[in-house]
Amino acid sequence: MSTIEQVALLAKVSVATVSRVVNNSAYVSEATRERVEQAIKKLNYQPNALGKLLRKETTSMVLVLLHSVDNPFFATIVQGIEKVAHENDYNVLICNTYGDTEREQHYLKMLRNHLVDGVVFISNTCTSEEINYLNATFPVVQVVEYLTDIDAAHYSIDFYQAGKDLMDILYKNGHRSIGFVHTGSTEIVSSKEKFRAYKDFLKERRLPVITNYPDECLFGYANAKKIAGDLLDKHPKTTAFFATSDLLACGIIDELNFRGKSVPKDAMVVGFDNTSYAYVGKPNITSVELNSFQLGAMAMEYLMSKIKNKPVAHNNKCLIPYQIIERESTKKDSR
Amino acid sequence: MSTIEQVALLAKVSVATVSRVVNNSAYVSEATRERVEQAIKKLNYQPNALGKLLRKETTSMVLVLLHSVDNPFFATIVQGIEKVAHENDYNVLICNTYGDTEREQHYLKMLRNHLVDGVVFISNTCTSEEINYLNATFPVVQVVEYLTDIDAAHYSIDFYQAGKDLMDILYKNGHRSIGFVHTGSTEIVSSKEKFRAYKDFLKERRLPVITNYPDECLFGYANAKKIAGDLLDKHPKTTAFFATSDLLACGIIDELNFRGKSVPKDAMVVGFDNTSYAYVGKPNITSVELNSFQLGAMAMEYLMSKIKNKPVAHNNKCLIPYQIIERESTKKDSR
DNA sequence: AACGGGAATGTAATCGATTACATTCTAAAG
DNA sequence: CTTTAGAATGTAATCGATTACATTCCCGTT
Repeated sequence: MSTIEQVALLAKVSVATVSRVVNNSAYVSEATRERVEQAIKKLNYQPNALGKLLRKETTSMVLVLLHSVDNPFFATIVQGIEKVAHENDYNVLICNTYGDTEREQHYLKMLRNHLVDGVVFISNTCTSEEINYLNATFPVVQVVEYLTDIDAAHYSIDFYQAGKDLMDILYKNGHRSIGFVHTGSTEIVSSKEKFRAYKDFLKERRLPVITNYPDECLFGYANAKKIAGDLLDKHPKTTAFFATSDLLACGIIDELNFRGKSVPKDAMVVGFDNTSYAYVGKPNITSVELNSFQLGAMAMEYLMSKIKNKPVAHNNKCLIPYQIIERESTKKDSR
Repeated sequence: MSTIEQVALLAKVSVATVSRVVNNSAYVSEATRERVEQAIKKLNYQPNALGKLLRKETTSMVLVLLHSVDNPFFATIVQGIEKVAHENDYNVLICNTYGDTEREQHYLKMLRNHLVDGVVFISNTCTSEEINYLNATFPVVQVVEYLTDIDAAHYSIDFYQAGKDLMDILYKNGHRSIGFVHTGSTEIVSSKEKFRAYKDFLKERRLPVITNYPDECLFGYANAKKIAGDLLDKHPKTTAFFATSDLLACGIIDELNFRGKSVPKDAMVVGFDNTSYAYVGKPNITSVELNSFQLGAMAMEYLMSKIKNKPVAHNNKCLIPYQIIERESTKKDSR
């Protein structure tokens, strides 16, 4: 690769002039500009960003850290982030952490080493201390999942209330034996709050808790199926399930069908996140729309303010409204 | 943020010594090391990666460019890429291009500007010229989607043969009116090859072509539903559908059910990519497993060889075996 | 005592850009 | 014919690290 010096040499000008041509930053005569551009083309010169970034203090890049892109739910959040980022001429780099602290630290090094201007945590694995500490030095924001009792900003929804709303739907449809199925980390706020809502709702009505939570930390569809099976073995009268995601709800429905039970006639199921699984699954699944595009956009707006040292437009600990989307899986008269 | 110089000043040593302590690269007495480490802690010093990278010629980072992370199919490829990358202490940055050339160019700048050591294209929008040109200067590889007749390496499967295999399943089940449903770009090789297989298969048997391809470029489930409806309106006798992805297959089944037709009894449907949609959809969908984890891993192995200037282990234009996964959507005796 | 070698540390060049400041040149104004 | 403003270009410092090379110091050998 050629450098600015080689271009300068070929064009018989100083490096300063080449820089001026490249950045269009000051007076350059037409003739010289021509000559420099020729040289650039001839040498196929591409400015080394590192040299530039070392002088400038910003990189026009932000990092998005999430568990894994295999969850389409994250894609919508990312789109919201990207919308605002692109409006500000920022690039978005997405990294999978797989809930692995070490891996996350690896990527956070990019922040600490000034390779990116800020970080959006969609699901973080750091300690409160760590994130407080990062937040004190760098632009940082949490979206959807967040740690409470820390200084860092977050944008999310009231998972507790949404959980209660879902329980209410099942309850009003006459269900009294309601299972709770969860796979994945129990450390995250969404999971904790959903479970708390589930337990509180049952406690208020003196109904039994039927769940695997928080004993196991497994992932995905097949495990949801298995867990639903286990719960049904232990509590055969269970007629409704609260799944913490739409994909899990699909797994539960599969297991119910396998046991000759039809949804919603014999049992009802609710999911969460309103992903494509909610309408791909048959029957369609009642779910919660988080408005994740908006959440991503708001979080990025906050981050941009932080990066540009401008006052922040909205409250930096913000829970926005959600919507319950009722579908076939909780409709009495359906089918 | 503090710099190496400030640390040196506080520890009363030269910057060279600080660098030696940080990198553990040469003799440093215990006492000095202690002092420097104290200073580092006190100032909360974090080395600026830019300074370092400017000297070194590598960044230990690669870029993965894909259409959008909303397709869970890509997640598996990325996992394969990450496995090999992490083995080599490389970080993986994922970027959405949304099929937008301008956006892609934005990210490719990172390659040209030496901010990353290489690029994996999962779906590229550049011209053959452009990619040839990049390939001549930088480590570059294509996986799953690729441009033919260029120098750049690719790792994929034989979409044409897989398409014929799927058609064969539908044909052997007695279907003679087979529709082809596609949404998204018709420019990509997978889409072209699947369609070519479809047409050739029908031509060989003098059967009618029933498709929207390549008139419309729409995306996703809802459009698949609509297109299936249109095709059924025009060709009511259509009894089988070749969908270019599992999600589309789900949409088609939805439309068929809506019209009172049951799958596989009244009509059969096949999908592609063997994503979670294939088993979340009811009935489960016959699909093609690309072994995308392996494809990702192989592509990354190639890229690492290129980056490290080592001989490449396997052929750099490689189509690996795929598997047809037959499920309920093409089983005659099912249900 | 003189010497040699390795440990410990420092000095300064270097990576590839940007940019403040200096300098030269040109043309219009007085 | 000077003066002068501003256009055009160059010189060199700078960003924050790494590292080749130089230097100093200490200790064991001869």
